[in-house]
Amino acid sequence: MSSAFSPSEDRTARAVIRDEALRLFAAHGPGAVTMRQVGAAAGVSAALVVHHFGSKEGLREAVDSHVLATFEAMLGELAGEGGAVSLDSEAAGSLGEAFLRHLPPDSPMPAYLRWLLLSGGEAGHRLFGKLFELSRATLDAMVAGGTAAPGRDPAARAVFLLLNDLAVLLLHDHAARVLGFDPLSADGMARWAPEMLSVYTGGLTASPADPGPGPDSGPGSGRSHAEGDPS
Amino acid sequence: MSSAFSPSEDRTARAVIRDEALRLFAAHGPGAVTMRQVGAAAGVSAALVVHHFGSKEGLREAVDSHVLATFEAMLGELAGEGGAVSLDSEAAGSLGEAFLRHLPPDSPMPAYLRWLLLSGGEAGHRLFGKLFELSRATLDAMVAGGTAAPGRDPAARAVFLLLNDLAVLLLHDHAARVLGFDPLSADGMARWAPEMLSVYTGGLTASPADPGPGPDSGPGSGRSHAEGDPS
DNA sequence: CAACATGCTAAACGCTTGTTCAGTCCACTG
DNA sequence: CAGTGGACTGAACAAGCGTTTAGCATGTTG
Repeated sequence: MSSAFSPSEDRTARAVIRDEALRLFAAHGPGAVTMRQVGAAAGVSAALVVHHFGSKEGLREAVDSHVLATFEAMLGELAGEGGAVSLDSEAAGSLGEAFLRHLPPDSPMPAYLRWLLLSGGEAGHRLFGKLFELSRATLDAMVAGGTAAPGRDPAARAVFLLLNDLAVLLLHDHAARVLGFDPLSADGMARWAPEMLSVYTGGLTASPADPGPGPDSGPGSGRSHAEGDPS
Repeated sequence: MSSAFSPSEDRTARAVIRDEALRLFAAHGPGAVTMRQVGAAAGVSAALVVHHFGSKEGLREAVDSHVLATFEAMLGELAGEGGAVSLDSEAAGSLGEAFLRHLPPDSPMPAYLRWLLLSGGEAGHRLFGKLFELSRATLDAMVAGGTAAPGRDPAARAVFLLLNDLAVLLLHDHAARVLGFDPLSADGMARWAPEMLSVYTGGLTASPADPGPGPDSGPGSGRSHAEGDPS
């Protein structure tokens, strides 16, 4: 079955409620959304929401596990698609770029990440753990490929890269406001990624003209783009 | 002349209420805190909270402007104390380190930053704007001092550095969970800062032993105090 | 056919919320 | 001393919350 995404039109009312709840939760935060609002958005009564999910807490858990499942499936594809590892622009901007590729452009999932990560709940910790594993594996593969060195503390380095990725996700609207473009948008990333990449490859001191004194990324640096995959 | 900090014991009830509200808001989010909880925490009735601040929204605004004033004063000192600029470990870990130096260790201010930045309100935008100015000025000074190069897009580079700083603030508890130490604590930063610094000075490819393959960028890049060797 | 589970709703329940109100205390002022 | 005004409170208010309940269709099963 088509895994997490169900583009069919005759979804069960349960799924409609779950998706509308996700949309509202992502936009205003779970605490600020009422059961009646969820019901109204899904075109059903508030009582039916309770009937299907038991309680508001149950609805939250259902949304959480749905989002978690979607992300874990996506993370699995991410870890697998690059084989050894995607390097350069893919590895560096992995999260933002991955979202753009794997999710519809108006998906509420990235926005819901905020509440998942900042509410201090168990789901957030679990997701962060998964992301850390991915970041750790990516860094290891880059080390093996010669495109990066493990730091004194490889785990700390992996967390550092992960936090930087997540920061763009959490604060991209602030960044867009002062920059004039959104680093998470398709064209905004074209301006953002090179800047980020230049720091990662050569540090802050390297000049733009200088491509970086590093040991020149060996294997297949040319084919960074993953196109030709319509949907 | 300690400006924002008032260590006196006979603070007005209004200030007590404001501070307790800040504490609760930072811990649970403004939306999840009731007027009765604020009153109880301050040792007064809920009605008195309304009497002093008009409404819950008024209380929020009072807390916001108080936090904003504190941060702006702190940012002003920060921009001034380094003169031209603090470099190396200070500039890199500026926000986290600055909080440790300028605020009591159990201050709710850093935690409240989350809600300020993520609620999408005007106060959050204004604070981010101030932080951006500071980051921009710091980067400019580093460029002038030779410790950094402006990127292709200096504004984007400043935002990149700022977001990385803020990420530690927003997600340090997740980081602490997978790392075993909190990057925002005093001793945790001793392990975190060198890792961050090594990426900023030499990029991801530079090895710890290798001080950086950089073009030996002229003026005073050699002197770094703390992270010279094993700690 | 009767019995029953399922999907669903309108109405109501008890509770908490932010806010209001009437009134008490108490330090000042004339 | 009478009077005024600000700090402060307990009780009450309407509104909104999550949840419960009783009941209506509809389709499936014996």
